[in-house]
Amino acid sequence: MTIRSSDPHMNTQAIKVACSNCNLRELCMPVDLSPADLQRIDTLVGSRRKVKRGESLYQLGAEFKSLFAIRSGVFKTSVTIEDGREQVTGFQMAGEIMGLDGIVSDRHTCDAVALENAEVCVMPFNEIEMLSREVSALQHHVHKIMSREIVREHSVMMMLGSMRAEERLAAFLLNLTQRLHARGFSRSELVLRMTREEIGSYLGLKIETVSRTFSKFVDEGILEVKQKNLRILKPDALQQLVNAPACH
Amino acid sequence: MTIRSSDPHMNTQAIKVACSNCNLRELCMPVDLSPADLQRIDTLVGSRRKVKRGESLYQLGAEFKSLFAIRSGVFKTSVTIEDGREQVTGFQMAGEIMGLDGIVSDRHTCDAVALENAEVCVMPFNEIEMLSREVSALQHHVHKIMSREIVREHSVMMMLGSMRAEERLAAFLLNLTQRLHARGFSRSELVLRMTREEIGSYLGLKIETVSRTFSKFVDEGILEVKQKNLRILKPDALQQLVNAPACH
DNA sequence: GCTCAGATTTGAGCTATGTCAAACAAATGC
DNA sequence: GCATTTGTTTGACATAGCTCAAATCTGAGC
Repeated sequence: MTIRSSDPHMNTQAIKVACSNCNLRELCMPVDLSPADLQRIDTLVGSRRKVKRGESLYQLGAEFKSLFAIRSGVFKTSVTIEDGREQVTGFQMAGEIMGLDGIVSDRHTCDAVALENAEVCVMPFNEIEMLSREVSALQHHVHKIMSREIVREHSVMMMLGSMRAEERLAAFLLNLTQRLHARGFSRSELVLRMTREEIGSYLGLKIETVSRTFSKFVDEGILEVKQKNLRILKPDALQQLVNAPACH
Repeated sequence: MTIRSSDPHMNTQAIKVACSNCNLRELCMPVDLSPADLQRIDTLVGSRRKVKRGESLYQLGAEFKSLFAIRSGVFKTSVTIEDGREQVTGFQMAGEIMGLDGIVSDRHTCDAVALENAEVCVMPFNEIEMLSREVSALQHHVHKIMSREIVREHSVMMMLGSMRAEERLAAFLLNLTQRLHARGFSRSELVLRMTREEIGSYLGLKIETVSRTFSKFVDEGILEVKQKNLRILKPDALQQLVNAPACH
């Protein structure tokens, strides 16, 4: 299926769009589909959209029409209050689904910004709903994706509410490497796509605390840090930090 | 439809169960249903279940089979880590839906405990999925409920990550009164069903800080506190605390 | 290569919140 | 009614993380 966007300014592309031959399929789509169902699901992705580093995929208040599956690139999502305080609610990478926040009110309730040049598959939500009335594997998949997001947010609450700075950063790094590893990257080396400030916002810490905690990990030989390039020397030490609390 | 539980030990009851004449319907079910669809939705609630104060509706690791709609009573949900630290992730009241965390892995990933004697409608999830393939209003409603939970959790993250103790408690009290008001209760008087410790866990604060912050609000004439009974004297002052940050 | 803006690190001191301890109050069981 | 347990408040003190400030580093543009 080849689709040409009617509006080139929308940053969509004429490309062969097909989940059936997408190497990220097992990340964002149900796995055991019949060939027939798989073909139907191919029709979900109407177009792709490129988002440049620093640009928004969607913003608070924008009309909600579609979910987005990340093809490439990393995003952050964040909510803001009147006085300008921003809370980063998550970092999303290839294969993950964005936009779920918009379903409840037909408007997006947070901002989604690309941290590097990125590309997403645009999946009109009314078509998702239509098709998932017929393909129960898709229906259940949508439910699972939303449930997974709820569960993920529980663990963020745990981090924010009950962990100390070191534990939060350790949990953050372990989560990142685990997700990167699932995408075929190294378990021990990674490149941060977000700034220290964004990490801090996500973890409920100030940038100076994030920086100091990185330095502490380096001093302890847990981490090598060169700018945004990290090498994890002692993953077990990080794991221990998350499991065991401070010695009281 | 009258249903008799096959197993009396499950704490279910023989009762006339019908959403169509439930006064909480507009809270937990889609609103503009045709009479025919409404009748089909009546079949979703297979039984009701009473949960005594302090008892669990479900626990971490338990098999996920059903969602629960709260008929009466207040629950807390919480997640725990190895060393025993508990993070309360929310307080749920009449008309709200519980159990969404279990969909992704067919196991519950948090604990749900009744804070007072409570009753829930048990809705087998496979029946929800089956019926929402046929009733698109139900389908969309399920999506909205999950999206709403995701958005709610965003605001908890904002509280935990970016607000100070007073702001968190103010936001918590405003949220409670708003939800209680939507259920026909006073906007200014409420009875807390949770302990100070549970409030603290939810807000990422220690019990002493919660207590002191209550005392501060009382000193400032914002609140009257008599045990778990609260009267909000200056709702605007609370609102201002949440909107405007400390002048730090 | 040089300049400039943005990002990061580090130090010094401060403060909001945590910790520990004790008194008190309310609920529960006998 | 009394004893016991559980929950709450308050005080004194400690500290993790914040604030402010300055130095340093990095990458983009020229």
